[in-house]
Amino acid sequence: MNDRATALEACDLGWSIAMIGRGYAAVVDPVFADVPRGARGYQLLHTVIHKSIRSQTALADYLGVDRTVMPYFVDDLQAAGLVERQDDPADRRRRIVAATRHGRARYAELSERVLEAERVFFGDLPDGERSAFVATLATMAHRSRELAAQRR
Amino acid sequence: MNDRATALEACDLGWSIAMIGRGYAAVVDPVFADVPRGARGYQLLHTVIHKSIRSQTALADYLGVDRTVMPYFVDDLQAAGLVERQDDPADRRRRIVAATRHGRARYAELSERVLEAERVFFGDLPDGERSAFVATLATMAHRSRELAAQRR
DNA sequence: TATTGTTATACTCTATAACTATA
DNA sequence: TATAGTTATAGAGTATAACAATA
Repeated sequence: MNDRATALEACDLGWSIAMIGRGYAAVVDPVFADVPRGARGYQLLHTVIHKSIRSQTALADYLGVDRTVMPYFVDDLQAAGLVERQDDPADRRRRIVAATRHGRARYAELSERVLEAERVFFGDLPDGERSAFVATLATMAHRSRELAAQRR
Repeated sequence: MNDRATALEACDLGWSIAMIGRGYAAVVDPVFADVPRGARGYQLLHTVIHKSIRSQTALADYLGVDRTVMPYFVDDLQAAGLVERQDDPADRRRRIVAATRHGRARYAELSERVLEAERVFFGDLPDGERSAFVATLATMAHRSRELAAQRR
């Protein structure tokens, strides 16, 4: 079947977005088989390592989940030794979520396997098209986070 | 904040895909407030109108849900008068799901409001970038459906 | 024996409500 | 009074298992 022909025919954007979510999960979930909370657990680990988002409420906001689910996430990652809760001296209500040394090492392994899985995900999509897609996707993701936040 | 700068920084593809799912839902869900099963119900209506996918098993496969949930979907859309089950004379096990006249009229209204919502979703993204993104998205969606199907 | 549709049940993920402690 | 974290409970969405009818 011709890809471009189907691209023109498939005007249901919602279906397309749902499908890439499923397809991405299909290639990447095996990588997260042993990661607590799977893909979301990995995203949390990625976030505390790469972003300056540390409190549980801020992490919930960034990951797009309710703040009441964060304790469960952090509990499970902490039990696996991937992150730890640190007291914030500036505000004793706050817990700073930080990756442990083991968490960073595990993240390094996982992120390489994620890259491999993403190559499978994109398949033979031309490099230029892939990089353009990923760039727009990132722009739209940040925009989407704002759109979703407005709903509350 | 500069969009392009954040695009380079955000290398967590899984997070981006999850976010656009949430952002798209945020703009489009109000349109589906009165549609049984919401966005998925609309996708089902879209499919039986635009594709030659009629049996419940084939619809489940296309929409990426287990076939055991289809009876609930079809029941609800049928109760709302949007679709009807027709007997397939060629195979009496099969039920052909077809949009009713009312279903087609409702779909026409809804699809216009969906297009409006999608304009909000894309915001000020340049037309060329948007059309390139949607084209690649459709290609990747079809590819993703195959990837997800391979998992079974 | 395999497939379509169906139903009941169970599981996963997430949100709601209510609480404690700090600010 | 408001906010960060926590806990228990409930809900939405989906899958698993088992069955009847038909191929």
